[in-house]
Amino acid sequence: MLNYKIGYACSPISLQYRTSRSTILKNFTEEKFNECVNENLKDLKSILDWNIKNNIYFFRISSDIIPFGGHEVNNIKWWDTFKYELENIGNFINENDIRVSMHPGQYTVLNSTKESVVTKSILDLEYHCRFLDALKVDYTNKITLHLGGVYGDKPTAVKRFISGFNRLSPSLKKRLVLENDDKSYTIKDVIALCKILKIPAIFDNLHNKLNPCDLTLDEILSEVASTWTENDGAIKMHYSEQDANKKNGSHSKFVITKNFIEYLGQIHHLKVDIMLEVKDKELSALKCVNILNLHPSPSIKYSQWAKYKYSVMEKNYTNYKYCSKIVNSPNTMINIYEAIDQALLLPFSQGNFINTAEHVYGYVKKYTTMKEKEIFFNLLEEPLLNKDKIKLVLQRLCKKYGQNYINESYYFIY
DNA sequence: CACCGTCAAGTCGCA
DNA sequence: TGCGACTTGACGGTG
Repeated sequence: MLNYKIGYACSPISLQYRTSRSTILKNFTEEKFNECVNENLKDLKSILDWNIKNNIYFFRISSDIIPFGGHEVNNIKWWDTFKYELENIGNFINENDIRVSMHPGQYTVLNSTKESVVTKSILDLEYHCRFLDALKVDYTNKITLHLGGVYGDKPTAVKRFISGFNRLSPSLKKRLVLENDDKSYTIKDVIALCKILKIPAIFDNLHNKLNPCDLTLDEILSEVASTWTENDGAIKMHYSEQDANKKNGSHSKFVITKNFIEYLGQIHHLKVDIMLEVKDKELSALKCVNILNLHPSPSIKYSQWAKYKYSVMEKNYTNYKYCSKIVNSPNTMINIYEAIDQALLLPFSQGNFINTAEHVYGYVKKYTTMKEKEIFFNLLEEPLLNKDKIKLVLQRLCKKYGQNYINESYYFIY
């Protein structure tokens, strides 16, 4: 089971680190820019640090790490200014066998019919490449891109992509990988083009569900695998699930254990690194790492349950009691996560919400002022209407009065 | 300090 | 032809 590195994208939700400090274009100055980059890089290092302490060895670096990195207003040689910091981070990545990636957004379109768009897209792609090059990380560290638009004529659009690709630097050509998208280009389209360009294909399971092709999953997997060479490193895939309450394509809040295990069963014969695309970022990454760990230390069960317990209690007290029981019996981490998932997916329950809010309030009760108490209990009169506000108030109180057991739990996240 | 409009950017569907 | 949706967090101006 050590086949897999599990990763998440860009912005952890439970850590105070941010790598996307920026300005609006009209306020762009060298001084402000350097300040942002300096802080962003510091936080990137802190994130990677946290990741390896939690057995997470795969991470997508945000395109925002360098503000206006590929923009024409930016003529600052940041790779010189921050040479030391960048190499320091790169060393850390290399020494710890971390894999990183980057993923330019929907506005980077290499196959546009407009030359100005293509030019800007190349600048943006070269920026991403320059960043990874500046870290001095090898060519297993990739830049993921979608094919772009169709413009009513897919074959011609694909040909334009090839022309665009031929204009890229040698280093970028070695880093670029193509991913199927949810609307236009299926994994079959991507594989066909990847074979022509001799670059790897990234398979995204949710995009494939929304934008399917006539290949079976086994055919897809073997074709995708064939696009990855020794120099590219392990196959990379994107894993996400549909948020059942939102419209097609919306990523779920968290990885559902049962679904993830089913997915693992389908790809078990391949060596794959999995980039999770879910809202709860590093928390699901940690969850998947624990799911894959056949010999977890016993303390993991307790520490994970401690984080989730109030979120479970808030949904259903019976589920809470059940989880508490199985944590203390010879159940696996997977059994526990499945029980937690089941609870988290339940709808809002007024009685359970109030009980849990009062339970958590108990932690700060003896410190709160009269006014704080009044605000809390007033809001609690209308739980459904005020649920977000109530938790915000509790979060502030727990922070103010140093209730770290609650602060470090996921109660304010799920 | 809370709130909210706007943001650098491209395609596509629809009126 | 032009506009909203898509999707995203955060900047920065307002009250």
